[in-house]
Amino acid sequence: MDGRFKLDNQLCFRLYTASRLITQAYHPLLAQHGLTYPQYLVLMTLWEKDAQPVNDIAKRLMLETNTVTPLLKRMEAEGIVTRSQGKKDARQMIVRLTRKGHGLQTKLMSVPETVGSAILCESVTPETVPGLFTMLDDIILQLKGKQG
Amino acid sequence: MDGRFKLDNQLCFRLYTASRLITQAYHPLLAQHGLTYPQYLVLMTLWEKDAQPVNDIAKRLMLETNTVTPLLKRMEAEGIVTRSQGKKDARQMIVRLTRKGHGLQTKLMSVPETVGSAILCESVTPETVPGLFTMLDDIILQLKGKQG
DNA sequence: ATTATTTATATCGTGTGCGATGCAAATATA
DNA sequence: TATATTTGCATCGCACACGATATAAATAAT
Repeated sequence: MDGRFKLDNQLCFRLYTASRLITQAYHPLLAQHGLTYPQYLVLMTLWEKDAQPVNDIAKRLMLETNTVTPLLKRMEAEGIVTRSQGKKDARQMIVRLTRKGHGLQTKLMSVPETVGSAILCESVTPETVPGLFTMLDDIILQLKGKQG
Repeated sequence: MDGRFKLDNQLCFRLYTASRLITQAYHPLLAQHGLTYPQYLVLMTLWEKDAQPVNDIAKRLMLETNTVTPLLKRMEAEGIVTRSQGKKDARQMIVRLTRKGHGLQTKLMSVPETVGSAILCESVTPETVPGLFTMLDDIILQLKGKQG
């Protein structure tokens, strides 16, 4: 068997591992505020634009609503967001930041910097990261087009 | 608030999304053989070297044994691997491919090629992939060193 | 206006991931 | 040799992810 199956040749395994390890790097920083990484992603979308329906959040994060819904319910239970029925469209659930949810932005101010500097290394620098972004964005666009 | 929290600026979100989307690309190819992507990773390690203790598999995949153990039990239930107590060290569970587990290698022969070509695009080509591998390997090494 | 279809969200089931913890076998130490 | 520590694996609990499916509201078609 040629090297086709060799783990070392596989892009996906690297992405999968790198993603998990970076998420683990976020963990101690987020856990002290009772957050998980996906919840932090939701917060970032709401800090960018508050009062979004579930669907918009899911699309922004490229997740299914059946992933996001229970996640938002946990955040609601924690008092980080509210969920209320839309007025124009009664099917929509509009998600809004609470004061606590807003406040987390200040408390988490140093997180991107901390994680960012933990990642910097020989081949990953402010000069090379844009190229990395381009490749990852292209992969995402490519695969997103093939399905939804 | 400056762009610190902008989702678009975040490396982790890109890795997380790219990883999930590529895993989804594997899904139809693996599901028809009753496999998940993590199970496919286990198979790759065993195709490289059969008869490994749980710990070696976990280390190779950089996962915890409490993730790998139930995964292996499901694979055992599917008749893909066997698990038997080690002879030198009675604590170890040695995992071995069954005939079926070996046979899957032939059946899945075209998978790496198929997924690979689904990923190729403008900025991700046979010329640029090595550079991408270097960056991801560096990130993994960097973060691995910081903990385990 | 009635019916059919689409859309937004939710529920359910299965399979990871991983922190916390337990336990027995192996090893190190006294 | 007796005891302490480490190691390999496992169980438990919780939080994603996502395919499949359900339900009600909105929209399109007749």
